[in-house]
Amino acid sequence: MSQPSKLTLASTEPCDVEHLDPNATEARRGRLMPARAAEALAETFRVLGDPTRVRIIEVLSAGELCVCDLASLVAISESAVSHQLRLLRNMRLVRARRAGRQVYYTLDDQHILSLFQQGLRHVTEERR
Amino acid sequence: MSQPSKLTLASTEPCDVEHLDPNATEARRGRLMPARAAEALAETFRVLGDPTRVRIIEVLSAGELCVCDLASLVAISESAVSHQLRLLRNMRLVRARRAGRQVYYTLDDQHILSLFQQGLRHVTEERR
DNA sequence: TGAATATATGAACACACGCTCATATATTAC
DNA sequence: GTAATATATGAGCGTGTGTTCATATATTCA
Repeated sequence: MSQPSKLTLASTEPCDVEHLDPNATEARRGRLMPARAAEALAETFRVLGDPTRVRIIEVLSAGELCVCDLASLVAISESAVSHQLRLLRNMRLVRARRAGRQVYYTLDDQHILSLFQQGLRHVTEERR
Repeated sequence: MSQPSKLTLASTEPCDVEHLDPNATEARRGRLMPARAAEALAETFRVLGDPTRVRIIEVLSAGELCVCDLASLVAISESAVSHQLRLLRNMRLVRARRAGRQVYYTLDDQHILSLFQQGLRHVTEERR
């Protein structure tokens, strides 16, 4: 334990195991999706990975709502909803429309909605 | 601002706005999915909402791999992969099979894989 | 103008999360 | 048994996140 001869960091070499097909892992390495794609994919799921945002998307899937009604339906403070709406706005998942004192929000990404619904199917139908 | 007459907490009442249809929000309230469903849905997405786990699921989608090769392909330490694999194991997304010194992991939830692929489609095809 | 209402936002806090490091367990070979 | 290898896991650390609270902005009404 004198010098750090063995890196703990991720090595780019596979282990010493005799693989059934020694080139299998190397073959897969070439087919990896770009790092940006993996990060974008993770970010997409991360936005959906919070109960409050799940609720917001759920209630908005039936049509636009003002912040106040959103807060009421999601059962959370208006400030908290507003913060989450800003996040969803920056992610281009919702769109805002001002009408007098109210601001109405709508879903701005139907593709996300289909992801949402498929996830919902997974959760409700499938109980192992 | 003397006494806290107005709760900052989420009220269960909608705002004072005259809605086009005053019963619209109340009607939606009755159609909300159960709280457990919303939480399970968010948790499902949360598991997918991390680049490392996205990578793990990606490489496992081509077939089983031992921890060492997983670490190599995902380009992360074996300890970090092992921690993530435990999480994925607890979530029933992957399954472990021991073979001598190695432990081979496989995807244990094809439904998650379809979610993964649909998300991937969203990220790669759709560039607004 | 000023008051009231609806929403937005910055700061702060508590908590969760992903990693590293050290160490433990399991299996094989000697 | 010991040594070596492969994986698992607990502790700790830095960072990110969702909320609350206070305050700011925007709009309407008198």
